[in-house]
Amino acid sequence: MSIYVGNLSYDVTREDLESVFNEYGRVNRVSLPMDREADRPRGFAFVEMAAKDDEAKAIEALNGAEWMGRVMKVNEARPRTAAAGGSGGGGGNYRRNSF
DNA sequence: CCTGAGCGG
Repeated sequence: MSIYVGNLSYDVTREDLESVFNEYGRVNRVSLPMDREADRPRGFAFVEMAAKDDEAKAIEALNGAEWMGRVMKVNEARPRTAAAGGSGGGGGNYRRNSF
């Protein structure tokens, strides 16, 4: 289970995310992908926590919260491995929460 | 490669 964190500031690091998400539970891993062409952060990250219950709390608490001067969007992340024979379909629209 | 899309190796 992983969490998608979007609309982040380019100044944020995985240490910052780890620190913030650690307040809601133990952070398993923090991933901060960057643009392959520009070698710069895309403004989103992925956080994996030990307990999915804590992930839900973190999502509820941090989604739509203002952080680093940006309103970050936290949501349940898609499975990165969407290859054939994997999750089997499920390529639906994960975008929820219209606020 | 210096920026604003939302989902990575």
